[in-house]
Amino acid sequence: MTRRNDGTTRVTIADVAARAGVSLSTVSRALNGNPTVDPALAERVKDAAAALDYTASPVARSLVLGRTQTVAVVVPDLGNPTFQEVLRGLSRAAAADDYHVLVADSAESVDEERVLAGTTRRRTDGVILCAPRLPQDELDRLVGGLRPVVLINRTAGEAPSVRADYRSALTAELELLHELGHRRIVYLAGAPRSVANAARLAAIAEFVAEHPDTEVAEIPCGVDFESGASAGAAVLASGATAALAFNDLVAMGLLSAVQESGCRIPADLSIIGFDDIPFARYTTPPLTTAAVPAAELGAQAWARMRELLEGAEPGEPLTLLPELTVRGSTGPAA
Amino acid sequence: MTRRNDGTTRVTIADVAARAGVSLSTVSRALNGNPTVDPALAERVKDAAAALDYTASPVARSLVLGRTQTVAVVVPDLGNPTFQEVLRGLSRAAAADDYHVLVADSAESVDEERVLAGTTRRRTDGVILCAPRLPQDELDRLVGGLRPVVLINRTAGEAPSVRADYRSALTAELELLHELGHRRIVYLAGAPRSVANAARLAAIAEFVAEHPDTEVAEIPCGVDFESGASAGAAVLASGATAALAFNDLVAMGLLSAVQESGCRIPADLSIIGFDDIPFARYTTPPLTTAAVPAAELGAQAWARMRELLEGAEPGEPLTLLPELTVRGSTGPAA
DNA sequence: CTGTTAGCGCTTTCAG
DNA sequence: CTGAAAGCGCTAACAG
Repeated sequence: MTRRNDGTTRVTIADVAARAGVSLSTVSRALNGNPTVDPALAERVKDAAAALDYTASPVARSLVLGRTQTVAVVVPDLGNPTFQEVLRGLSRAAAADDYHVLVADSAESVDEERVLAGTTRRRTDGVILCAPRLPQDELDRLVGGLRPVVLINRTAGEAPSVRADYRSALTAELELLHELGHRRIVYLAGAPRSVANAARLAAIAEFVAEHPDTEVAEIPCGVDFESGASAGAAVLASGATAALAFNDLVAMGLLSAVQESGCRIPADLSIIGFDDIPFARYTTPPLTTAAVPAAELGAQAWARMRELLEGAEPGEPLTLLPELTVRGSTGPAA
Repeated sequence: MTRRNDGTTRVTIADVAARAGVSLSTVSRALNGNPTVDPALAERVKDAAAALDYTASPVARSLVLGRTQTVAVVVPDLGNPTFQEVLRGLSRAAAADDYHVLVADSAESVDEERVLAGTTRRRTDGVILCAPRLPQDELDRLVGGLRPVVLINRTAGEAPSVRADYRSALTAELELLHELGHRRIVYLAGAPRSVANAARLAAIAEFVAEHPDTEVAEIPCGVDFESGASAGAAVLASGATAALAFNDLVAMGLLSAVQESGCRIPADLSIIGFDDIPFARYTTPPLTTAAVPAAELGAQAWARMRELLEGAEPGEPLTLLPELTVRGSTGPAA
């Protein structure tokens, strides 16, 4: 074992070389499976390494090889079920390819999204960016300096992106409500400046244009339980027969709040969510929603990143269509 | 910009030195705030660095400094709300101290727990280990080679640990049920060999010994929704007036299943969970549970790790007491 | 106060 | 097929 000046003692490639009676380069070659080394010698080296419980320092390798075998994932909120699923799918897919994942939570802050993307990129081989708040022009600028980068639910420049088609999915939800006879609908809006909210508003605008008999009123809300619960009174006062929530969290908050006021779901009010988070099927009644394949989104994001890492051309943006999942929280209009 | 043989072009400390007309060491010193450098010179260096948009390579620094400014977190399942919260609390706490977090999901596998702990440790400065499945003797052995390491919900050797007192919390839950008049209770058990399940069984055994009038039957179950839902029939058939679920997921699955069978909660059956995951308060009726401060657990785990990193002595194991949170899913026995 | 030099631990030409 | 030597980008003695 090599003793170092700080007193620490660590097994290095030199120790293996000494024990096997070969040079450093031979150890390196043998351990990396380089076929130019004599099989018998290679065996001897591997034995020595095993005996010393040696593994090459990832940091030293990273420096010389120029790659860290690690990718960064920047998400807006680790507390949000959707990003948790994305992270989970991504993490498992990357692990299957022997890559590690550095996570960073930007705490819903635009500044953090920008800064973290840069700082995490420097210590990894690429960054998978989930930055819903960052203005488009900033994103465009940022992406250039970050390559390789994969975007989730956004597009910018040449960067590969994987996204869920929020707009089409929302249209499907609106059509479901319309078929059920709902003509007065309220939409509980998310963060005003977010891309996700814009997509939903676009779908609504289009739908209303095509269905003049239907009115969709917007209620400013938020993205979490509390926001949904707080909007309960406004929803009941609106006289609408159906409420379309920005996401499942909002829908569940609303569900909980209006039921406490004696409102029956779906008899008095239909509620529809978005995302199909794991809990959506366990509410009472179970929540109708659009199933965003978040884990799959994460896995696909990794697949894209791996392509980039292997030097492939950035593929076409991948779009997954959330699947309308009808459960008990929606029914015919009163 | 330094051109390298692979065609890449990257700004190095040499470029900054050249532009500022000083040596590499001066750049290093100036940029690291070393006070032995002339203020005017330091300014010049910083300007040069800014002009070139230079930041020192974290990998190179890691190699020479012997620290990566990164810690690893190994969790059994990124899909489990409790670990998600732990990760979130940890991630934010570490970020506040300018540390990065490498996550690894062991996919509930003992082998993975063991392997990941080692591989992630090598590329970080320490590991925070959440390994509920690993047998104690293996954990003891592992921890020695991993230092610095912080354990979550386990103890081993000298390693600092932060844990929730599952046992006391479960006792509190049992007492609540007893006060409500419940004498026939079923316990939906978690993974048989897990530490968490053992703690609950210990609390139950103790409680039963002290309350001979009360019977607590164990039903093998699991740790997720589906398990809880599947156990519904068995719970109803047991004739118990209250069900104690291994965790909130199980409780929610059960809640959902028995309600579909027409069972009224809490009139016909009281249900009590464990963890107080974010959704627990939004079920119908809201779930009585013990609030495990998971995010706080994560933050405290980081605090311990930071102490170790700063060379402090490992402190006493920290134990947080989950708080009994009474909501609508419990009521007087029928 | 600043520059020169020697590594951190490893991989990879380049010679033999 | 193997070894010596250079160097990844940076910091930290060690001299001046």
